[in-house]
Amino acid sequence: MPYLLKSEPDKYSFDDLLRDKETVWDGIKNNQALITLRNMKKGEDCVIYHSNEGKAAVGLAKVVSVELAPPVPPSKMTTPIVKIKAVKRLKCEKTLDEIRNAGVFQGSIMFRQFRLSVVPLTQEQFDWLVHG
DNA sequence: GCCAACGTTGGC
DNA sequence: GCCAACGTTGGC
Repeated sequence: MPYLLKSEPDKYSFDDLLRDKETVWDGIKNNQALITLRNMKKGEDCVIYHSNEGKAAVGLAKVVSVELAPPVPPSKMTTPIVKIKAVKRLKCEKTLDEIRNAGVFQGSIMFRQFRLSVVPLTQEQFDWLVHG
């Protein structure tokens, strides 16, 4: 399953990821987002979205590895350590407005709970972001 | 277990 | 920088 990962570009942008080649996607606190991270599998596709500044889907990445570290108390759930690598910049960036107006995103979890920083995408949504 | 207060996220 | 929408926390 593909995913959309949100990032504030002034903290960590897709350019930073291109420079680093790969990175550990940490700093996620929201429980729903953590559940999604735990379910990620090596080789799955991710779209990087820039929130705040930019507000557009800008790049492609791939899951390199998912490690489930022991829980950090008081949490009883394992701590997902997801490593991703940069693939390429999107040929055609998709702005928030374009995403919101796209048919494939109607009723999507992304806009029902827009604060979620890690969102599963349908294959159709992923294809639209990359090729649409 | 309820609910008010507080924190976080992200659009504007 | 402000605020709306939620999620989380803590007192009761």
